[in-house]
Amino acid sequence: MSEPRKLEVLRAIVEDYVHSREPVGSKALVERHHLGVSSATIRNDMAALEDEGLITAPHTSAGRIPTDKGYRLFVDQISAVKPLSPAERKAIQSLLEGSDDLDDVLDRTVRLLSQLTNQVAVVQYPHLSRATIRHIEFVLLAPRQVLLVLIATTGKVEQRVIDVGQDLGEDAIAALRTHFLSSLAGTPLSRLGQSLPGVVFSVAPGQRAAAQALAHGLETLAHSSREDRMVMAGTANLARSNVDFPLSIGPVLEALEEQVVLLRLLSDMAQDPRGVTVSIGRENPYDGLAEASVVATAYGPDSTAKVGVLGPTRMDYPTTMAAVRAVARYLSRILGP
Amino acid sequence: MSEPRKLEVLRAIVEDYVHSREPVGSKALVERHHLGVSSATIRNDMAALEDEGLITAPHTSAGRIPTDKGYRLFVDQISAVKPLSPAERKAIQSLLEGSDDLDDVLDRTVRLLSQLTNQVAVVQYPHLSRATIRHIEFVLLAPRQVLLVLIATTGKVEQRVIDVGQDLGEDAIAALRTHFLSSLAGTPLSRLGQSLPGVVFSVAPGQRAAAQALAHGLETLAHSSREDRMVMAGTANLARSNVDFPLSIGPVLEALEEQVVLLRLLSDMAQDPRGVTVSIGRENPYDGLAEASVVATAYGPDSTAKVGVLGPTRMDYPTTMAAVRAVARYLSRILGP
DNA sequence: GTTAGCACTTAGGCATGTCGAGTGCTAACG
DNA sequence: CGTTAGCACTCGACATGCCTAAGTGCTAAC
Repeated sequence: MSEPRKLEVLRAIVEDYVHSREPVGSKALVERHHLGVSSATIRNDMAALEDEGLITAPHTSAGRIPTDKGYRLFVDQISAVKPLSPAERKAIQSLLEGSDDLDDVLDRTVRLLSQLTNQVAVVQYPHLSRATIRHIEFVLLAPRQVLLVLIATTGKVEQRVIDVGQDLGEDAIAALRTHFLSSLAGTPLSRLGQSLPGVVFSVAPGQRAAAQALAHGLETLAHSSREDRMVMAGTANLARSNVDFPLSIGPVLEALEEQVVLLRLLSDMAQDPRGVTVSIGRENPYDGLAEASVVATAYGPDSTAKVGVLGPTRMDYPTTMAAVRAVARYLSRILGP
Repeated sequence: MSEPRKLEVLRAIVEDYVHSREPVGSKALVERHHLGVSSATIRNDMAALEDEGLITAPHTSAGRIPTDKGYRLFVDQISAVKPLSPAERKAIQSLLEGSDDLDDVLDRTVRLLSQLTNQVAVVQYPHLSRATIRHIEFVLLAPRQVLLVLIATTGKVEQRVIDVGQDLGEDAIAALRTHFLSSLAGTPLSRLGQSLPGVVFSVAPGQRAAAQALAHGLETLAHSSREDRMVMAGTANLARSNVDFPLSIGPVLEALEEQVVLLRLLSDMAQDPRGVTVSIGRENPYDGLAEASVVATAYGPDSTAKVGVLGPTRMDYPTTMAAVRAVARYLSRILGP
């Protein structure tokens, strides 16, 4: 029994099953792929693969389907990178032209990715760390309520309402605004934390508490910012292939709504800064995604934000990985260095 | 054959069917509801209702289910307003406390509504018309690209990137910013259109074109703003009751992703400024929603934005309508006059 | 190590039969 | 004239039994 052929058999099983959605038997295998041996030999190989836990049989007399472990081996060692079709490249290119708002770019990206892969696409908001402060605005909504607006040089705008803990008048707020702005304009967001204490200290004691609250709010804005937000598209693709989720797509939809789950999942994976990372079936920390796989990668200037695709375990990994990688590169390019 | 009893029979059919999801027959009807007549009489009534197109039989020997027309009559004439439970009122109340960002409020609202109704909830961003301009910021991203930020007194922040059509330096942009800001601060967004031409006219001819582009961008921000955006929650509820969408929830999910469809639908309905409007099954302009109903109403200072719920035709209309109305009132209250 | 052959297992399709729910109709009743 | 009881009829849902096709595992031969 030759080891290379066994891997070839696994590859053939994965490909056929992904294509047909049906358990694949030994006979069909020798017919579709020109392995130079008979079905009996393949049966022996399959028995070995099953012993290793790479494939499994749904019932006694059916073909085999890959297990999570089988997909894992396929993704890690067997699959070849599949180049994108010219049409797909063109679609990605043409998206570059209408570059508008960041929101807009992400929205288009995620729609594109979901169409390319026929699956659910997700993209996380990029971090701001390299940006510097362009403008700060305080807007008094109520005597103690202030709207904080932070504008960065990259074109990102963050906003938040905070309670300053003491009554402030319009004049006081305006003074604070001028003070903060003159002290902080040009500061990189990543250094904001170090600069803020000095700014607060130089405020008149009577407004020190308010300044402290404002500083805290600014820091929250700069750091956590929108990293914890994400955009999603293609949920309808889930339903189209509802054959893939035998029980129901309910748990999957729930996972998608609980964005926290997805965010954690994305953060945990894709630690390899270069490649595309895959999380298969029960490898996912969340039970609702036990029959789903996530293909993701990092993008952006400092490769911290994530973009990815979610679909059934039985997905076309090579194509999906190629699409995710291409879209991530494209995104990194238009977001600039 | 008495007319009032016929309506009573229809009401009973709707209620039972909504409750059990199964076609309801004449015998079960007389048992569950204490109508003072025999099942044979009910059969006669049901035959009449069927002739009028208010109910229909899935097959020869099954009970009847309401048609779209039947639901319509039920909603318009028969159903009584169902008060919310104390627990529900309390849930709505407790949401009022953590009022933060507008984004935050809408997000919470829509989650709450989807939980109250066990269906998909949707809320449109409110208009800004009564707000006045608090601050304007221009940020130079590239020689010709400018990020426009508009901050309104209500705490809303709008942003957009535009192409000014000519190269501008930092100084020029700063001058334009000061000019626009001093001319426009305090202007109601609704009057922005009238004020802008004067502002543009008083700009030096060399920068007139750029000023024109900026003015146009501002007007777009103020007017269209985010009215065309919406927040959604509870899509997982669709899958849970996938019995309700016999074919597949695919078309429904597609409709939800095509937010344009939903926005138009919401705009077309809910013209009655006081009540809750219902669009049932095939009354919906979009085919994918042929088996869905939408319950919506207007909210906000000028009652232009919409909030609503989408679910299967077979939904508990009285309860859903009560929840939508309550949430809309609550939303209007915290968004203030 | 590979192959052919064979007994064995099982899902799925199909025909059949039965049961129960529900209807429509007719005739009788107040 | 509206209401009721009774009855024949229809049809879906379900269970049963049977058969076939697909596929496996094993053994013995090459």
